[in-house]
Amino acid sequence: VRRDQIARAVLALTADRGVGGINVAAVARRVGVAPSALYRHYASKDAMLAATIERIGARMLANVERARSGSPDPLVALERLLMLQVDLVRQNRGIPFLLFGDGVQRSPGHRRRLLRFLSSFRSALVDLFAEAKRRGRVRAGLDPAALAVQFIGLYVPSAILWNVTRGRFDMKVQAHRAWTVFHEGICVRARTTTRGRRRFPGEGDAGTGARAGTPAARRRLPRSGAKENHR
Amino acid sequence: VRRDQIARAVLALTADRGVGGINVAAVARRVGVAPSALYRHYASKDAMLAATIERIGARMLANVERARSGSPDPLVALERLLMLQVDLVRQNRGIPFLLFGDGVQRSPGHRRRLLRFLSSFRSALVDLFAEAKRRGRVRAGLDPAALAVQFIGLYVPSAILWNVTRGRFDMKVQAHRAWTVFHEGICVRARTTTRGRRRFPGEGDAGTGARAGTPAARRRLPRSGAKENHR
DNA sequence: TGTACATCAGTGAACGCGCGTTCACTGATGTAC
DNA sequence: TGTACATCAGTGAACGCGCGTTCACTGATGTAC
Repeated sequence: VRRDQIARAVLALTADRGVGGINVAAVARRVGVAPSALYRHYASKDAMLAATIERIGARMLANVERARSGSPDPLVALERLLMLQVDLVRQNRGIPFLLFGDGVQRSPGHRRRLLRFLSSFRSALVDLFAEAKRRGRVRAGLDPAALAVQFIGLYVPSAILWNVTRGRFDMKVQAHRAWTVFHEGICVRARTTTRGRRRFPGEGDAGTGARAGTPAARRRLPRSGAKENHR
Repeated sequence: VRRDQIARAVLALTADRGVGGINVAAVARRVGVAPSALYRHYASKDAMLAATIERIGARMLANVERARSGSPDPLVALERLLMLQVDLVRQNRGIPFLLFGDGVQRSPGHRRRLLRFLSSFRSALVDLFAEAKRRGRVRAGLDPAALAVQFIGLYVPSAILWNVTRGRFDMKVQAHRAWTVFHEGICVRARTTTRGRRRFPGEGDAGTGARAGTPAARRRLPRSGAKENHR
């Protein structure tokens, strides 16, 4: 009951002043009680922080579930999840600081907590990508674990920029565009003819210029369509 | 002279304990002087932090220059930059916390400083992507500004994970794989036949399932090769 | 070459503020009889 | 229905520690004459 209010106050304060700017007096003021009253609900300031982090983690995992139940297609679920995450961060600007800022670094308890959450979040993403791969929606050469980390990269920089600019940055549009590029990068394409590719003027005349073609060469094309979905 | 040592000490401390864990006593201990001696070189603790941030920013911009001078091909330069950034963060684990953690949030001076740096870094990226687009290395429908933000997303999550796991995460491999996918997502492909694309079992049977195909539909194919490079 | 002075990095003690935490106490709300 | 007691959220004063910062002072290294 009160715990909710405290967690929300912590989150709001983090958004305004960062993790370092959180003090019990300010939290108490936001909740509307005396500082000492908070100790009826939490043993220490650290416990309040821990609970807030735990709460955020739970909501992110809930996002995963919600996205997953929205569609059996893992890629659709992932796109949905991306948007849900963006919304979550938009509603609670303090989240990036709380999860990725320090404070996590200081106490080993927080670090363990965050690690536990991150690994379950990541494994959920890995599962989704692995399933997408099994269904032939993702190219065979790509590692689900690497894609999971990259997926997080689709919104984290937006969140940071959004924070630094104090809201003058459109996370939604950015996330949308990032997804489009990412999807294009991972999806199985029908047929690609290497014929017609040609070198460009700037390419190959400097030392490392020759490497320009390698990413394309590195591409591993799955055989035409895709593997069948087995379930 | 001493300023270098102090900045390095601040950075090292940030890596170990986060921004909140930095205190002048610890910095002084690392430098090898009494705490009060630091005030011969900086007016305040905040000034030490500011100088450290400025220093990191300068190194990142230097990375941009180095990558740019390495090859006239903007995409090659970007890949190079990605690896340089990864190296920089690997060498100074504190960077993510210092740039993206709080502390930036607290004093308006830090925020302005970071904003100024971020905007010049971003504009350098935007320039590179814009040039890549002009050269026809990047699909016409993509926004350079959005790609710039997304580019940052190629290594930021790795940096965070690398920090949380205390080094048990291979940033280099991750960055490499992320680049491959990203490159695949942005590059101009020779020719893509929509023929042969077929629906998959899980696709289209749920409510939002129909959206699965849209990202592919959103693709705007430039006419065959690319525009000529004009300079 | 020697003397007097300026400059400056560094020292250590001390100050003082902010802030997390404690503790005795209050007042309201159940609960037993 | 009324009385006695338990429970518990909340209060406000106070404590005490950590830490950033100051200041008078030292000692070494130039510099002028």
